[in-house]
Amino acid sequence: MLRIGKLTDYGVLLLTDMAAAPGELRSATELADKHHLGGATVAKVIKLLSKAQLLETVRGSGGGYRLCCEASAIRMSDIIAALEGPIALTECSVHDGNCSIESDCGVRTHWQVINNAVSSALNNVTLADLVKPASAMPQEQHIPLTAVGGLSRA
Amino acid sequence: MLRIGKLTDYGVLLLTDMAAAPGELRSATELADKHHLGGATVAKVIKLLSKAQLLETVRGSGGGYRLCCEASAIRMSDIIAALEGPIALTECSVHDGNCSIESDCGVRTHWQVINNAVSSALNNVTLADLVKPASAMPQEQHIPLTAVGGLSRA
DNA sequence: CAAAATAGGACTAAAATAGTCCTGTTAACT
DNA sequence: AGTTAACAGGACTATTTTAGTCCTATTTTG
Repeated sequence: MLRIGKLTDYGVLLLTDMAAAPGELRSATELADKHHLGGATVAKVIKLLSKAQLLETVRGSGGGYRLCCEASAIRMSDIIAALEGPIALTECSVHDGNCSIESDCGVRTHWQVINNAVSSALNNVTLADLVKPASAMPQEQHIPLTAVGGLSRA
Repeated sequence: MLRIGKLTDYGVLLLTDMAAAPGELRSATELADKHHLGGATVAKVIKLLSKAQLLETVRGSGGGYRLCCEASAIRMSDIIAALEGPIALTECSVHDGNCSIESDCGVRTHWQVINNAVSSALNNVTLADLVKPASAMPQEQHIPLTAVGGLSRA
C-alpha cells in the first residue's frame, strides 16, 4: 500500500473542515473536540500546516487558525509536502546521491518519471475539489503517457 | 515523503534489469550478486513478484525467473500492488469502514478522488517506460482535473 | 496579571518495514 | 539413486518510522 501517514489524513480532514467556513478562526482544541481527535495531535498537525503557510495564524487569547487562501489554491501536493516532507517515492529522488547500490543503479532517473507522474496527479487535486460533492468528480479515463510527465517539485 | 518501501525499489531495479534481456532466466542469487543486495532479500522480493505473476518461474536446478510478458504490459501499479498490497493512500480507502473518526469523517469519499489520481498516474507508466532513456520522457504539462479521475482498483 | 492561544522541541510508545533463516519441494546431472 | 541448485512459503527478529504526548516559552486579550 502506497502509504500516506495518519497525520496527513487528519490534516486533510481539518483543512476540509476549515474550507467549509472560510475566514473563520478555529483554535486547535476546538478542532480536536469537533473531530474527536487528541488535542496534542491536532496541535501537531496544525502547527505543521501553519509552518508551511497553508494556514494563517492569530496568536494570543482568542486566536486560532484559518486557511491562508482560497481552497482552490491549496493543492494536495502542498498538503502532503507540509506533513510528510518533499514528495518523493524513494530516497534517491529527494537527495541525489549515496544510496548503497548507487553505482550500478541506473534506475534513479526512472524513478523521477514515476515521481513526476504522481506529483502531477497530486498537483491537480485541490482542497476545493475535496469540498465539492464526490459525485462531481470525473470517472475513469485513459491518460496517454505523453500527457503525464513533468514537474520537478513545484 | 509519500513513500514507497525499499523492497519496491529493489523490485523495480530487478525488473528493469530483466527487461533488458527478455526471455533470459535469472536466478535469485545471480541477481543479488549483480546488484550487491542480500540474497535473502532479493529472494523475498522476487518471490512476491512471482506470486503476483509478473515473473515466470522455472524450478529446479538451472531454473530461475524471467518476465511474464512484454515490459510494456507491466505497469508500475502492478509492481507496487505486488510488493505493497493494494494501492491505497489511507486505510479507509482499502476496506471501507471502522476508522475511529468514521462517523463524522466525510472525507473518505474524497480520498478516493486522490487515490484515483495517483492510481491513474501509476497505471500509465510501464516497465518499458523505465527502460527507455529518461530523455524520451515528456516534460511538465498541466493536466486539467477532468482528465485525471477514475479507476476504482484496476 | 491571569487566561487563552500558538511555537517549538524533546521524549516515549506503537506500528510497519526490512532483513534473516529454516524447512520443504522440484528438477537436473552424474 | 543421490547430490546439488534452484524455487516456495512461512516464521521470526531487529530496525526504523510514525504517532502521540508533554513541557516550556511566547503572544495577546481582557
